[in-house]
Amino acid sequence: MGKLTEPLGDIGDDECGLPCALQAMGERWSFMILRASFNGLKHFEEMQSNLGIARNILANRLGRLVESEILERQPCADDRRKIEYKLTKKGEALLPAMIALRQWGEQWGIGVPSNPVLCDERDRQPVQAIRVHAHDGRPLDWHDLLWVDQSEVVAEAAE
Amino acid sequence: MGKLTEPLGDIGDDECGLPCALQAMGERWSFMILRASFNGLKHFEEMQSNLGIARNILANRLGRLVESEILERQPCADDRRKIEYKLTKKGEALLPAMIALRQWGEQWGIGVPSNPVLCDERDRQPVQAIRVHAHDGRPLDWHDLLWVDQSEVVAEAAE
DNA sequence: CGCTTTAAGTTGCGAATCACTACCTAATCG
DNA sequence: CGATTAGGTAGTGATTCGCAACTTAAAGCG
Repeated sequence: MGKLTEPLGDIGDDECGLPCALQAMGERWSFMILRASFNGLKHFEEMQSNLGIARNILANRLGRLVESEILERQPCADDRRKIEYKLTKKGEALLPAMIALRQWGEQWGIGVPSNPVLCDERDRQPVQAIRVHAHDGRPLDWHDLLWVDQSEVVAEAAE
Repeated sequence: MGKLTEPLGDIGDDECGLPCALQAMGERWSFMILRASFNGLKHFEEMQSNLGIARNILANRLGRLVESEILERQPCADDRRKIEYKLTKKGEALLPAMIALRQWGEQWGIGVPSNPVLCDERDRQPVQAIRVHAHDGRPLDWHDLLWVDQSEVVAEAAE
C-alpha cells in the first residue's frame, strides 16, 4: 500500500510526539490529577478527597507524573509531614492540551459552556477556543494540514 | 440511566468538560485510533496491522468511539464486506487537542520537533504551537488565567 | 514525655481490563 | 462451488483498578 500523507506521524515509532505524550498522560486519572494541580491542589489528601480516586492509584500516578517530570515532589517546609506536588515547566506546558480537551468536552459532550468560565485575568473575558493556527495566524482545520519533510520545510522557510 | 457501555467509571463532576472528554477519550488506545483516523485509515484490518492493537480491543474501542459519535460506521459502497470508519464533525473537533498533545510530546518527550512536520498546505509552513489565547489574541499562560462565574462574564462582556 | 491526630503512603484481595491467539461469519472473487 | 478477505467474537492468562485496612512518620497537645 502506498504511503499516504500521515498528519499525525507513524504509529509505534518515536517520530511522533503523541505516543510519547500518551506514555505519560495516557492513563485515566492522569488528566484529572493534572487538572487538580492546575487548580492549585498540592497535597495527597487534598487530591484524594477531591477526586475520589483510590489511594494506591493516586500514589502510583503521582509517582509516575513525578518520574515524568510533570510534577515536582517536595516536602513542605512548615509541616514536614506534608508533601507538595507542584507543576514543573513541563507540566505547565500541558495546559493547552488540557484546555483543548476541556473545551471539546464542553462543546460536544455537555453541549453548553460549563460554569465557571476560563478567562483572561486581565480583562476577565473568556479565552478563545483553542485551534490550530498557521504561522501567519490563519485558523486551520484538518483538511488544511499537510505533512512536510523537515528538509523541505527549512528550504521553504529560507526562501 | 441503565448501564450502557461505561467502562471508564465515573470520573467526576459535570461542571467541567474535561471529565466529559475523558469519558470518551480517556483510554490509552483511543487517541492512537483517532490519530489513525486523522491519518486516513478507515478500515479495521488497516488499523489493526498499523497500530498493532489486539483485535478485540480495537473492536471495542471502535464501538465506543462510534457510540460517542466521534467516528461514523458505514458499509463501503464498492465492497460490501468492508466497513468504513470516518471522523464525524465531533471527531474532527478533537484535532486541536490531539495536536497539542503531540506537540507537547515532541517538545518535552523527544526533545526536538519530529519529522515530518505538520504544515499548512497553503504555504507549507509549520503550524504554530498550540496555545491558549485571550479573546484579543494575546497568548496566555497558566498564571494569566482566572475562573469567572458565567453571570459575571456576561456582565463584563456587556459593558 | 506519652497519647492522639494527621499526612502520605503500602498491602491484600476481588473485579475489571488488557493483549495474544484462535476461531467464526458474511460477502465477494474466481 | 470453494477460497479469500473484512470484520469481528471467544478463550485465556497477565496486568491493572479500586476499595478497605494497615503502616510510618511527623506534628499537636496536656
